[in-house]
Parts: sequence; C-alpha cells; structure tokens
Amino acid sequence: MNSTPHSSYESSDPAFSPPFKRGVSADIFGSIGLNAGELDRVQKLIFVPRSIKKGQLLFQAGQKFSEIFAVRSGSFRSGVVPHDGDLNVTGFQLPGDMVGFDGIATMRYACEVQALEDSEVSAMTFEHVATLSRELRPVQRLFLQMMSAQLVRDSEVLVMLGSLKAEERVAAFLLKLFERMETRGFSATELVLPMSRHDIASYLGLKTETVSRAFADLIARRLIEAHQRSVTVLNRSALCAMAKVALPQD
Amino acid sequence: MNSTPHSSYESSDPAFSPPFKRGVSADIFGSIGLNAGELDRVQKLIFVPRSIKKGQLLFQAGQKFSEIFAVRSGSFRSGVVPHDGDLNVTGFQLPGDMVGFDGIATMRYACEVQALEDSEVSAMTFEHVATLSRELRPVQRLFLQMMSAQLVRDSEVLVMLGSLKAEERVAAFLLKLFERMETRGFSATELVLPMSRHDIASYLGLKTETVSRAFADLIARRLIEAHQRSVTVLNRSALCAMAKVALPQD
DNA sequence: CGAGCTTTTGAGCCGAATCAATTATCGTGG
DNA sequence: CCACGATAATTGATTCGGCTCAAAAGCTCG
Repeated sequence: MNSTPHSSYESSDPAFSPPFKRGVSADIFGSIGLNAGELDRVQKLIFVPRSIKKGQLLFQAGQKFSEIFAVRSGSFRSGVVPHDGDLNVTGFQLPGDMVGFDGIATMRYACEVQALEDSEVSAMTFEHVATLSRELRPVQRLFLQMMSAQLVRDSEVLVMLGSLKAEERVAAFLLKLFERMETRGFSATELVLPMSRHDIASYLGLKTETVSRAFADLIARRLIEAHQRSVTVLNRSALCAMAKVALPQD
Repeated sequence: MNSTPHSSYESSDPAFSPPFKRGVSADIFGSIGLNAGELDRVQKLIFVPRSIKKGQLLFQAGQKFSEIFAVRSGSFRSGVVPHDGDLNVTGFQLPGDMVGFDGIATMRYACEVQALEDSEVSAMTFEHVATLSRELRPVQRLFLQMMSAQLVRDSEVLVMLGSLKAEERVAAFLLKLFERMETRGFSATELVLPMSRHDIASYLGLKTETVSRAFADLIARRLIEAHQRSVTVLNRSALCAMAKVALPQD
C-alpha cells in the first residue's frame, strides 16, 4: 500500500526535502508572523486532521458549507456533474492547497472534491477561520491570499483554454504541475501523475484520446518521457515555448 | 452622447427600477446589517468615486496592487495580454460587480480591466477594506462572499468551455448575461450588449466569425432576435436547453 | 489468472478556424 | 450635414484539428 507509485508525494527521501513533512497546515501558518501563543491558538481552534481514502468525497456539490480544507498529503480532484453528463474536472489539489472557498458565497459547496489517492487533510470550520481572520491580521492575509491565488489560477486556465491547441494545453498543464511540485520542494524533473488521462482531458476541455495522442507527440519530439503515469521532462524550454509561457527563472 | 445605446444601464426609466441608481457601493453595504455610525465610517473610509472614460484602463497587469473597485455604472472587460498575442478576455463586469481581488495574492494585478463605455466606479484601498473586514463582521462577510462568488463564476465558465460547442457557449453566455442584468433590476428580455462580437469570442474561446454565425443560427431558430448589439430573448427555455442549464425559476 | 479498467492507436467525419470578400456602423472632418 | 475612412459584423468557401467510432494492448486488483 505504501509503496504504490502515488505515494511519491509522501516520500521520505531527504533529497526531496519536502517542506510539508509534518503536516501542511502547520507549515502554512508557521511562517506568517504569529507568536507561539497565537500559533497554539490557531492550532487548537481550527486544525482537525482527517484521513480520506482514495475515491472518497471530501464534499459534494450542493452540500451545506461549513468547512475549509487544507491538503496535507495525497491529492484531490474538484469538479461538477452537470445534470445529464459526467464529471467535469475543474482543478487538482496538491499538498498545501486549500479547497472549499467556493462554498462561502451561497453557504453550499459549488463543486465536489474527491481524493485521487489515500490522503490527509486538515479540516477547519469556516466560522473559526473567519473569527481568527478578524483577530489575527496574518491569518486574514493568508486566507485572502489563498483565495486570490485561486482566482489567478482560474483565470490562467481560462486563457489557456481559450487560446491554446490540444498539444499546447497538455504542455502547459504538465509545466504547471511540475512547477507546483517544485514549489512543494520536489526536484521535479520526474513525477508520477495522480490523475488519469481522462481527468486531464476533462480538465483541459479535450477527449481522452486527444490527450493520449498529445503525450505521444510530446514523447516523439523528445520533450518528455512518459510511461503510464510517470512523466519526465526532457526539454523544459521547448515545453514553455509550446505552452506560450515565459521560462520561469530558477 | 447620452442617448447612445450603451447608456441603457443608466436608464432612468422607473419601469427598470434599478437598485443602484444612487451608487452601487452604498447599496452593497446598505443591507448587510451595519448601523448608521458604522455605515458612515465605511463610506468615509473606503468610498472614492471615480469616473472612467470608455477605453480607459482601470489598472494593468503587473501594476502594483492597492485598490479594489466596485462598478457603479457602465461596464468593464477584464483580460490578459500574452507576450505574443492580443487580449484574452477573462470576464465582464457590470454594476455591482467588484474587480481587483486578483491582486491580493502577489500584490500586483494579474489582469487588466478596461471600460467598455463611460463608467463610474468606487475605489477603495485594500488596506482600508482589510481593516474594516477585521472590525466589522458584515463587511468581512461581504468581501469573502464577493471573492467566493467570483470563484464559482470562474469554475462555471471553465466547465462551459470544456463541455459546450460554439453555439451552446453563446447561448449560455447570453443567458448568464441576462440573468445578471435581471439581478440588477432590469426586466431583461431585451438589452444592448456593451461588448463586441470579438470580445465575446475571446471570452468564449472562439473566433469572431464563429460567434457571428452562432448569433445567426440562434436568430434563424427564433430563440433570439438581434440587430447589432441589441439582443432580445424570444425563447428562454430553449436557450437553457441548448446551454444545458436548468431553467431558473422566477 | 481473468475481469474490468485505462491507455494507446487507427480511420473517417464534423465543427470551428482560416482565408477572403462584402456590408453595416461609427466617428471624424470637410 | 454629409462624405469618408476605419472599425465591426456578416457571409461564403475551404482547410485542418480534434471528436467519434472502433479495436487492441497494458495495468490493476480481486
């Protein structure tokens, strides 16, 4: 169980030096300028760890909103199910990401969030978060930043869907995913995708077959290597060119 | 000048009973449970009215972030300009909408926002908003709700782009626009679009010609009437079916 | 080891982009 | 006020990318 490819996010290899080893949430709040007493208060009030098995829903669309979640380990997929069709994937959540903000507006979650592998989250009631946000400026700032960052990511995806072709979207998707993994402390020339081709296709507004072909083309051009869900980036700058983004300066 | 079609949003026809006649922002805060003293404080601290001429930018991508804006009258278009290409439209803002939340994450605006017609906004510095949010719970709730609603709208668009064909996207776009106008107090079987076909196309991930053809088809099927930018909905339920959304119950 | 899923690969078709040309509208200056 | 150029919108013909349908091969897990 612990040796499945997907457990790579929880790797204990020190070369990866994961910053979230002891629980993402603690780290989220660890460096935003709270003193020991405040930090203790935050932890007591709002951290409720929870284990989520692969395939299990964190919440469903329409369900009454009460909690925000921070991903500690594993990964999740958010999406909505239209009245006729099947799931439309709207995003993927990795350790350090937060989900549930969509529920604030109407006090009901607008999407569903499902674990792609056995995962752990910190659950925090919105009321506690709101209270702490009023009392501790760094906490307020953190949550506003998390929501704002989500807005920016969404609009980036929007632009991507509007302006890139199939293969370019896949390139952009991979780049973004690797970038996010790097932010989380992985060296990230190679990783194991937690999501299926079908999930990727849905997220990118494509069909499974098209995504598969895009992977095949990227491999043929020697921009990546990929066997199943394991992917290695061979030529990042070419991928950036294809995705029409500036090469991030390391 | 005052009789251009675009001035319809500022119509003084009492039949439209626009709720924002005396300034959107005052109304935004008018009914969220503040007493007179608090309301006065809010107004003094954060309301800075500003007139924006057609074509003028409210802010640019990369510009230092300091203000949030509420649209009082007129309309705006948000978008980003990729390094090579031209503007990608990411949204349209109508009276009552707020823009600028994308700047919180990095303290720089992530997009640009341009007036589609002569418009008025209320500018409020983020610092004041943050302070008031800490001190007045209704203010905190309002801003969190505005940001959350934006997240929900974005993910709806994402799903739409991923799952609908060209004509269906145009149907969904028109329905959403009319719905938003109704929320703002317009009877909304007919209205004048503030944006061009090109803007709509960019927003929907299509080309101008395709949008034009979609309009032609919708007209041929008698679902709408449209001459230039003026549009009338003839068969809302058929439009909803085409856009694959449930008919909103009135 | 076999059932069911995921992924890959192929052939043909359809929808939207592209290229191109015309018409309509807006803004401007004569 | 009208004529003009510029921009926006429409319409047609053609091309091409991604979808559809179909089938086979690879994994995963009981």
